[in-house]
Amino acid sequence: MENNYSMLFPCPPSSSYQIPITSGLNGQSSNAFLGLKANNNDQIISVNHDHDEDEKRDEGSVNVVNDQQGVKKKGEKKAKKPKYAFQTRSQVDILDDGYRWRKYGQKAVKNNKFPRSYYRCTHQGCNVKKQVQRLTKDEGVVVTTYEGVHTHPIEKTTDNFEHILSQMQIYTPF
DNA sequence: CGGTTTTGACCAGCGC
DNA sequence: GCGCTGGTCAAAACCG
Repeated sequence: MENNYSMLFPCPPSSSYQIPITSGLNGQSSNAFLGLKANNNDQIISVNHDHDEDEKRDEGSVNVVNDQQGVKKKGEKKAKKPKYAFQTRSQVDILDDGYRWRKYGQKAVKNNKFPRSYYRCTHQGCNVKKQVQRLTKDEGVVVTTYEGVHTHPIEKTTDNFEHILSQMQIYTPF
């Protein structure tokens, strides 16, 4: 039970997504990170595994003048991609998970005074998207929804990741 | 200067 | 069909 966090970020099993949180978190052991889950600060609120094949949206090029974007397979019924949503109690809504994200949109959702941000993984061929949203009821809770699976290994060191983790521990009341 | 964010417009799905 | 809502585009602004 070293890295239960890997289940939160869908990734190919071959990429051996391991977050070696050894130390650095103010001298605490690696179990300090797992305390986040144990304290029920992070929880997967909805995971819908759609058996439908998530077709590649062919968004490799950025200058694509897509005439029809949502209409791709008329015979199919709206092929939904698997989404992995979980919420985190944190003051920072940019939870850096090691991948590089580019923001491509922001919309205000109803029943929520906080806008929702849309991010896309900046990697050629990797169409992973995520959206972060903050609850209007409890602004300390950030809901992050991942969509898709990364087809490439992690791009950054875990230094920054640990940094964010330490921030999360600072702001968590536990 | 190149990559990223911002922000309004555009589009599709859905309910009425 | 119309309006609302959510998701994306894309051009300009921003930033290192």
